[in-house]
Amino acid sequence: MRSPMRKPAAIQADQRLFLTDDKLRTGIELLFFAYRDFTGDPDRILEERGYGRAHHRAIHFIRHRPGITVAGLIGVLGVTKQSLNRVLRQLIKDGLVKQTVGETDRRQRLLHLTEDGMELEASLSAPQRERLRRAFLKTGPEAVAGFREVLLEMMDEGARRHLGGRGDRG
Amino acid sequence: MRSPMRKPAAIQADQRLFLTDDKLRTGIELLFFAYRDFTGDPDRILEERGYGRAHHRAIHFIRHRPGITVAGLIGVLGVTKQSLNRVLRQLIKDGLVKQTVGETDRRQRLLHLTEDGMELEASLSAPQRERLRRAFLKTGPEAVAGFREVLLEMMDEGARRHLGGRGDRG
DNA sequence: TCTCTATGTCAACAACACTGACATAAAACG
DNA sequence: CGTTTTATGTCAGTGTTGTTGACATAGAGA
Repeated sequence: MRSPMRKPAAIQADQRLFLTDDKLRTGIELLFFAYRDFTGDPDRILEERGYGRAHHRAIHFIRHRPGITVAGLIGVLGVTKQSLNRVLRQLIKDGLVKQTVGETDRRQRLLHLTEDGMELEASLSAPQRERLRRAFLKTGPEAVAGFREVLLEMMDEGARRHLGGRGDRG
Repeated sequence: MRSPMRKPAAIQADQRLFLTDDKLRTGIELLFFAYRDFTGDPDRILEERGYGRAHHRAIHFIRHRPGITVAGLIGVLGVTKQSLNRVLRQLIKDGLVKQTVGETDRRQRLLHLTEDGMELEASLSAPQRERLRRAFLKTGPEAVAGFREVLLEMMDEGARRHLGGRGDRG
């Protein structure tokens, strides 16, 4: 907390007060609580249908990357094929996800949501979007820009690619 | 997305472009990837000692709220006592956490980290603080302020209390 | 044809959450 | 003082989600 080196007053004011150990620790807890509550909303809906968070994640990414391959989805989610397969099998059996054979490579299974799948996805993301919308509205565009910048900087190089250039600027 | 009401150009520019469906969806994914990578760092350290993320969370909150009761920790973590107990038992057995009898209420078990516990906590939080520090430094104080504001707004009322007024402002 | 790739599946296991039931010690109440 | 409630601990059972390892099949590519 004490300045380790003497600096001009003007710089001392900026003295990186946003980088103190306390600020960093609070950042850790902010992320924990916000993420916990953020995922809590859809969890309640999923529970009614006997699904878990893994189902939600698969549904989300199939919704927003229609035609993604199984390998692609494994990459985005960062799980093994066995782990994804268990979830995917259920979703296909329940008629929420459908597969089509790849056009250029017929080994590939391209994933899409059925109408029922789209419906569930919408009901899952609705409370999350609403939560975000409220927070964004309350804090304003500048805060939102900062929020996005920091989160983007926090992730690993590879993860940034999964966002496909959408929304990281502007 | 079309303006529901006609407004002067200057206001239309601010026309809540930060609230489009696409921006909200990207927000969801930003949180997913950032949180995933953020928790990935300590996960590797925990694995070596046969611990999981639950151990990390317990250690974190005992470190920063020394003397917290078991019930208090259950409240902060949002888990059941059975779930916490399994983790806590291990940490006590391994000499990372110690309990003292409550002074005013001798039923209570006040939790503290031992020196070994402090050491592990430091090694777990180091990569997370470093990741945050880098992101904060790169994006600057204003972005960080926005990041904090939005996360704080995102959480449930109850969770905000757990931050105990530390760091939500300034 | 031979090999590699994309996918699917089985089995076993671990972490971590849950519910329900029950036990003990201490506080709080009447 | 006796009864009830609270704080904690523990056992047993269950479910979701992740892992590794092994093996199968179909199709792409050399």
